[in-house]
Amino acid sequence: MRAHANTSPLVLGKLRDACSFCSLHELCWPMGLEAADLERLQSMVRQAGPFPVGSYLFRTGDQFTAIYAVRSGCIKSYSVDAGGHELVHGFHLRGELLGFDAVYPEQHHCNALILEPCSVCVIPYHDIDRLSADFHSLHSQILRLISREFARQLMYGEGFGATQRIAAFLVNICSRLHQSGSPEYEFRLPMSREDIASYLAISPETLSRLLSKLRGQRLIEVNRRHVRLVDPERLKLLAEGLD
Amino acid sequence: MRAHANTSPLVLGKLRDACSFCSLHELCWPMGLEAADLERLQSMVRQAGPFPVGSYLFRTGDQFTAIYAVRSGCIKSYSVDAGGHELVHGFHLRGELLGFDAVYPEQHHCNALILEPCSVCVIPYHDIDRLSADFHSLHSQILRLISREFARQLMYGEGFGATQRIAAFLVNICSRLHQSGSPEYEFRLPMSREDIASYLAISPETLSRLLSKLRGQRLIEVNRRHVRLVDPERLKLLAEGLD
DNA sequence: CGGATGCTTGAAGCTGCTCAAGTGAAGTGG
DNA sequence: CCACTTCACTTGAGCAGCTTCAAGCATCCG
Repeated sequence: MRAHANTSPLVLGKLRDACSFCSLHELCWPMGLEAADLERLQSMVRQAGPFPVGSYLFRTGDQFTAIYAVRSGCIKSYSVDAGGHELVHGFHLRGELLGFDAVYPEQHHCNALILEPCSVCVIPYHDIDRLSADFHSLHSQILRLISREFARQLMYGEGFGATQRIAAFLVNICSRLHQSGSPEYEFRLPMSREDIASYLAISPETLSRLLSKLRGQRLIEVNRRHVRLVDPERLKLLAEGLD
Repeated sequence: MRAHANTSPLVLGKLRDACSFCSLHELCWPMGLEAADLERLQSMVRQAGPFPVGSYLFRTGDQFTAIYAVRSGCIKSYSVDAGGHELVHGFHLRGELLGFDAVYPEQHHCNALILEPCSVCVIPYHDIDRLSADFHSLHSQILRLISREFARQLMYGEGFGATQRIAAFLVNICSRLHQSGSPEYEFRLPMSREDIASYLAISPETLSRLLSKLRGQRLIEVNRRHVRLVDPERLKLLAEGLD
């Protein structure tokens, strides 16, 4: 099932409000942006959705047309390897960006699956290209955004040891959810155990076991998808391999 | 020891020749580049080196000043984790790029260590930024290059199983070395077993053992750093987990 | 209530790690 | 030229962590 992108232009002031939490914010309101540019930029950004759970924002092989920012919900990006196994690249939460995977070549190489009812902002890529022609700091901004996403991706794979990766994941997700309004150390996981396990490159069973172990050590509370970080400090130490 | 960057401008024709094998080639000679732009671009790119083995092109924390293309030799980029362990991010061979790690924030977050005597091309980043102001397709090119590097990085971590990762590494290095003039299936590894092991996230002992096993299976020949892929096809299958 | 789904828990086995010894090539000094 | 050292790599044995296979629970939904 493919979600249909019902886009509609946004009112400027409304957009400014809505985007205060958003990663695109840095792109939308870079310093020194003139009112005229702002208006042109605003005319580029469209809202799309809501998309139902189980639908796709884009799929492997789709042509690259836009960069997206998640306004609400959660999106999983994953690919399927030669053996048919699902490999989860990452999760995109409220305020976060996706779509950069396809800048070169101009084709998405992963699937973006809606995990929770979701609406997004859409920036058509070729509009960016066009607008950048006479407003080139926009391109620099995009470069920085991509670079930062890049750096984020590299954060995992660092930790050896399943416990370390799980701790890092929990701390990471928690702080990202907190940025967009969740309580500081309490949240609802938007994804299944299987998705998390695939993302962390461990088996779902090991994930389950180690979550129980962390609970036994009074570092977290877990009940199905509800999680509370009881001892965030020790958890962070664990995540950095300094336990 | 920090290598001193003795840069010197290049003659245009010479550059064109020298760069035919190089990844910057796509940046230097994008379609539709006018002679005047070409000259300005040419004035940006400088050659630096040779750098001796054991010196650094840049180190963690250095300010981001330029993007580099390897003209000869081999560079290892790595960081050191909280526990003092070396984590190898990648190897940069002749014709390949590095330095993108620092686009945001404008600070290198890894060390670039010379593994084999090495000379590079240097593109000062702020020159790119300046030139892009009136020649914006340059920025698009850079975006594409970064995006491609990004995609390359993600290729690892995919394979579970040490054998799979080793096979993928051998095939990968071999094809990269082949692109810049090595025989198709025979090459000299520019890095130590320890570096490879760190890069693949396995122990040096396991690497050694599994190399021996691959030799036993007549898939490769190994003698110290000299490697020949005896059965590249089966090796590629192994690398993709389809054995 | 019965079935499906998603999560947890248990037991056995394998992969890869650690510690430790052995080998071979290159370099050093007599 | 030949011991002697050194360094990088190889090989071996035992162990730990994670996976797999399999069963047991809880929640959701018909």
